[in-house]
Amino acid sequence: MIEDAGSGRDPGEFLSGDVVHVARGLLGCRLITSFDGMTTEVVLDEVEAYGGVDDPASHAYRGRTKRNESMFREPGTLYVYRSYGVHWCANVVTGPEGDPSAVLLRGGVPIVGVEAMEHRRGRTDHLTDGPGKLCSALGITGEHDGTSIIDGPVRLVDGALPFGATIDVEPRVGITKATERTWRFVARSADGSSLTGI
DNA sequence: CACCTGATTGCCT
DNA sequence: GGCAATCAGGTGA
Repeated sequence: MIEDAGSGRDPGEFLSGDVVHVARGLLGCRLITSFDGMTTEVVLDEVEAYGGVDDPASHAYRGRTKRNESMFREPGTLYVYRSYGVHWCANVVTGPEGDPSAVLLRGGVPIVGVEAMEHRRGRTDHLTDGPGKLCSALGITGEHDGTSIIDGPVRLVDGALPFGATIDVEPRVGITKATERTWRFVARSADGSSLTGI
């Protein structure tokens, strides 16, 4: 499956609307953190869409709770939760406000602050290829839950996949409900070329 | 209040 | 490929 990711969009604009559409658009965008004296940045290459009350696999399916509170906020809000009691996972809320939907950020390609990521991860391989690893490498934790990805400590910057890149569409992983929904999107470069365009 | 399960990862065999 | 780690939300008594 081949399609463009678009670019030059207004954050408030491309983060709103159908969560599946937003999820696709997030591929190629850059996720940046700058704190603790370290700046780290990745190009997103794997995401999953999660709906609200109509999506059994979504945290928002059973209504508003203390944990999923930020999922009910405005588009562009960061929703961070603890997974398996051990890891942190980050989502970008796509709203609209009061109508929860979010995109789980599952993986990226490191482009800035690789040394910092290696330090935080305690290893030099598999730095950001998984939702928990991505948060670990970028230093994202529960304290960032509810912050804005437009002007908060964790920022999303619009970007596009390089020409010729493809988007694989697959079922979401690690869930047991609504597994038939192919709401997982993975960006792949044309032929071994860089996904970052760098 | 006790029990179960999970949008995962990393280490062990 | 198997499995432990580790804890909060959700469920049911």
